[in-house]
Amino acid sequence: MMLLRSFKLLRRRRRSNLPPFPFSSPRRHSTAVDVSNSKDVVSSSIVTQLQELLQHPKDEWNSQESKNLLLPLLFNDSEPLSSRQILQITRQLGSTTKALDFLEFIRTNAEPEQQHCHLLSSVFQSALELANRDATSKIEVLKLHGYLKSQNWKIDLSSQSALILLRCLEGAKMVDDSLFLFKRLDNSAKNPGIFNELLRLLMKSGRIDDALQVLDEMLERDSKILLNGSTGDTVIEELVKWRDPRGRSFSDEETLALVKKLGEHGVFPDTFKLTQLITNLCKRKSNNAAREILHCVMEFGGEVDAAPCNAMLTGLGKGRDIEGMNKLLVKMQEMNIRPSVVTFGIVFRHLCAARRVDEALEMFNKLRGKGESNLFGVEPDVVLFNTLIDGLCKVEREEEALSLLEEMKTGSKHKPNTITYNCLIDGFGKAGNIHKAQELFDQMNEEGVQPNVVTLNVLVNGMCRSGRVHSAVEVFNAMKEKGLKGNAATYTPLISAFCGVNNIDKAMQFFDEMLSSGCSPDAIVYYSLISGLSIAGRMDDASIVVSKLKQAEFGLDVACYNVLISGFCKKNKLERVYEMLEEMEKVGVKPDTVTYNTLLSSLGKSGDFETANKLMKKMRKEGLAPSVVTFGALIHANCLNDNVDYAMTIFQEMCSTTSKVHPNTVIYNILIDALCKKDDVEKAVSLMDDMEERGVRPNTTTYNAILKGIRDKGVLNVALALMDRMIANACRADYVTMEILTEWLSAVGEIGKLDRFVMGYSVSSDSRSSLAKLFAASNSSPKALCKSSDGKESSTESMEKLSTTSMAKLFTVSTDRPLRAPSKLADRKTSSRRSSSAKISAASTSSQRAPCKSSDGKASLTTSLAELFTVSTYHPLREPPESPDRKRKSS
DNA sequence: CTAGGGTTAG
Repeated sequence: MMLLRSFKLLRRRRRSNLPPFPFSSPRRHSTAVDVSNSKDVVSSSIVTQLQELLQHPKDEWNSQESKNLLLPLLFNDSEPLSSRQILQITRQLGSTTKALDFLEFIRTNAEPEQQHCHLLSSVFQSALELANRDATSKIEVLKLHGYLKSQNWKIDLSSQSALILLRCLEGAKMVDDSLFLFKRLDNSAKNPGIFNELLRLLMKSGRIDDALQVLDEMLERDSKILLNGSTGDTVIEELVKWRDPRGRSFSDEETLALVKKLGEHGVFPDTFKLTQLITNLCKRKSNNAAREILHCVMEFGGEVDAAPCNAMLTGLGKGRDIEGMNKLLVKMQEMNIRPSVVTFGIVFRHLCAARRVDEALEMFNKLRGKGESNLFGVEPDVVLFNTLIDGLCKVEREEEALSLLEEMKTGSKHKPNTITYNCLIDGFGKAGNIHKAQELFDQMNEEGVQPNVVTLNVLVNGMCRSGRVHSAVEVFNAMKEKGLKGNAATYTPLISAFCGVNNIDKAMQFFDEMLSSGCSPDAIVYYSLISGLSIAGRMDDASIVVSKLKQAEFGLDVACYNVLISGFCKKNKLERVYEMLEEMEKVGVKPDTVTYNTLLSSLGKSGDFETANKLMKKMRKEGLAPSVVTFGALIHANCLNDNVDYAMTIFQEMCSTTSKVHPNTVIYNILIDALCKKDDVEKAVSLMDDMEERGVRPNTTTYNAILKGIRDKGVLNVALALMDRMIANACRADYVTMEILTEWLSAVGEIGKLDRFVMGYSVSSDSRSSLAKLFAASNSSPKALCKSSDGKESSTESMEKLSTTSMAKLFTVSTDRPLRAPSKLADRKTSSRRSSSAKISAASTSSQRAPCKSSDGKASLTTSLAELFTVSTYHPLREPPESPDRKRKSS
C-alpha cells in the first residue's frame, strides 16, 4: 500500500509542475540560480525526493527507472549530500534492516571512483541509531557489529557510531572487540567522548594496562582533555569501586600507576575518592601503596585534607605502625593539613592500644585548652572522651576512667552515652569488680542512658569471667523481660563459662536457646562450644559441633583447629590429630606457633623427642619463631622425662642477655614444680627468689608448687614467709593452697596462723629476707615432720646430673633448640616411671626407622606437617608394651 | 575516630 501511494505521489508531481525534479531540469542550472538564497530549499527537496524514492521496497530500487532517479541524487559530485542529510534520509527508512539495505544499495551502485565513504559512514551511523532506540536495541546493535565484522570493517565509523557500538559491547562484556574497534577507528573520530567511554569500559573490566595505553594515546594527542573533560574522574571513580566477580580489585601497582599518571597531568582524586582509595588499600593491608598514593597526591600538588590522612592513620594503626603514624602527622603539619577531631580519635586510640594512655591524656588536655590556648582548633567530643575512658579501662586504670566520667557529667557539654558506660562496665567487669559494674549499670538507667545489647554483653561477660555464671544468667533473664534480645556475643561467654565448670548440658542448652530465639550463631559461638567441649575432653561432641559448623557454611580457623588438636592430643587420638593437620593443609589454614606448641607439648609429654625435634626444625623453616610457650613445652617435656637439668639449661639460656624470649611465670612454675618433685627444694626456692629479682610475678600455682615442696621438707618458717608474700602480692589462695596448709599447720599446731592468713594478716616474723637464706637456715637442722631424703640416692643423682648436663651441651651446639634426647643412662636406670621410659626407648629407635618410612613413596623434601607427625606416632615399636629384651635390642 | 564473645604450654 505504501508503495502505491508513493508512486502516485511521484506521478502527481510529474504531472503538476511543482518544483522540478533535479533530473528533469539541469541541476547545474538550478543550483546556479538558487545558490544565493534557496540552497537549503533545494537541498531539502533532494532529501525529500530521496526519502520518497526510498519508500519503495529495496527490489524496486534496483529497477533501472529507480536507479535513474536515485543515483544522481546520491552521487552528486558537485554538490554531495551532507552527513546530516544522509542521516535524515536514512532515519526516515524506519528500520535497521532497511538502513542496511540502503547501505548495500549505495555500495553496489557506487562507481569505484566515486567518493561514497562518508555516505556509507553516515548510513551506518543512522542504522545504529535506529537499532539503538528501543528495548531490543542491544541485539540489533550487536547484529550491526557483526555486519561490520563480516564486511571486514570497510565502513568508516563516525564518533557517534563508535559510541553506540562501544556502549553496547560494554554491556555484552566484549572488551576485546571494543579495543579492536578503537584501533580501527580513524583518528578524526577519536574524540574525548570516545576516549572516556573506552577508558571507563576498560577500567570496569579491570583492564588497567589497556586503559593506561589508551590514556597515553589520549594525552599524546591532547593533554588538555584530562583537565577539561571528565576523563580523570571517570578513571578514578572506576579505580575506587572496581571489583571483579571474585572480589579482586586492582593491584597496588596498577592503582599507583594510574594515580601517578593522572597526577603528573594535574588530575587528582577528590578528597572523598582519595579517602576511599586509601581505605580500600589499607583494608587489604597495602599500607605502603596507600602511603605512596597519598604522598603522590601531596607531592604533585593535589588538595589533601584531614579525611584521607585519617584513613591512612587508621591503616597504619591497624598495622601497629606508630612510627608511621608519627611520620604522617609530621607530614600533615609540614603540608599545613589541619587535623580534625577524628585525627585525634585515631591517634588516641592507638596510643591507648600501645599502653601510652598518658600521652593521649596529655594531648587531650591540650585540646581542652587547659592552661594554654587550643593549638589545633579542635574541640574534643564525646568520642574522644569514650576513647580515653576505654583506653584507661584497658590498662587497668578504671578509677581514672571513672573520674573522666564524672567530668563528663559535671564539667563538660559532652554527656556520657551508652558507649561511655559500656566501656566502664566492661572495664570493671574484667577487673572482677562486678559490684561497681552493676552500680554503673544502675546509674546509667537512672540517668536515662539506654543500655543496649553490648551493655548486656559486657555485664554477662564480666560475671562469667569471675565465676558468677548464675548472676550472668539472671541479668540476661532480666534483660529479656525488658525486651532486649541477646545476640551471639551474649551467648558466647555463657557457653564458655558453663563448659568451663564442666556443665556441658547447660552450655548446650544455651546454644539451643540461641538457635530457637532466632539469633543466628556466628563462627565464634561455634568456636567457643568446640573449645569448651575439647577442653572438657568431649571430643566426640566437639566433632559433632564441628560438623554443625560446617553445615552452617562456616570454616574452622587456625585457633579452632588448635583447640581440637589439643583435645585429640590429650585423648591420645593421634589419628584424629593427623586428620586435622591434613584438613588444615587441604583447606589452606596454615599451622601457627600455637599449633606447633600444642604438638610439641604433646610429643614431649609422650617422650617422642625424635618427632618433636623434627617439628622444631620445621617450625623454624616455616619462619615461626619459638615463643615463651614453645620453651615452656620443651622445658616441661624435659622435666616430665627426668631431665630437669636439661630443662634448667634451656631456662638459663632464656635468661641470658642475648635471648629474645624471657621466662615468665609459667616457666618458673614448671621448673619449681619439677625441682620440688625431684626433691631439689633448695633450687626451687632459689628460683623463686630469682623470679622476684627479675620481676616475674608468682601466682597461686607457683605458691602451691613450692608449698608442697617445703611441706615435704618441713621448713615451716619458709611457708609462713610465703604466706605473707601471697598476701602482699594479692595472690589468692585456692583450694589446693588451703588443703596443703590446713593439713600441715594443724599437724604442727599452728592452725591459728592459717586463720590470720585467710583474714589477710601477716604470719611471719622474717618475711623480708630471701627465701633461699631462710631455707638454708631452716634446713640445716632437720625439724619435726621433715622427711629425710635417702643419702645414697642423692649421690647417684648428682652423678647423673653431671653426665646429662654434658649431653645437654652437646645438643645446644645446633642452631635449633632441641629437646633433650634420652640419654643411655636413662635406659640403664631402673625407672619407676615405667611408661615414660618405654616411650623414650621407642622414640630413640624411631630415629633409625624414620628413613625407611620416608622412602615409601610419598616422602618429599617438603614433608607436610601431617606426614611429619605420623612418621613416628605410627611407628610400630611404639605400640606394643615394652619388654626389656626388645629395649636392649634396639640400643 | 569510640563499646561486646572463642584461641596453645603449667
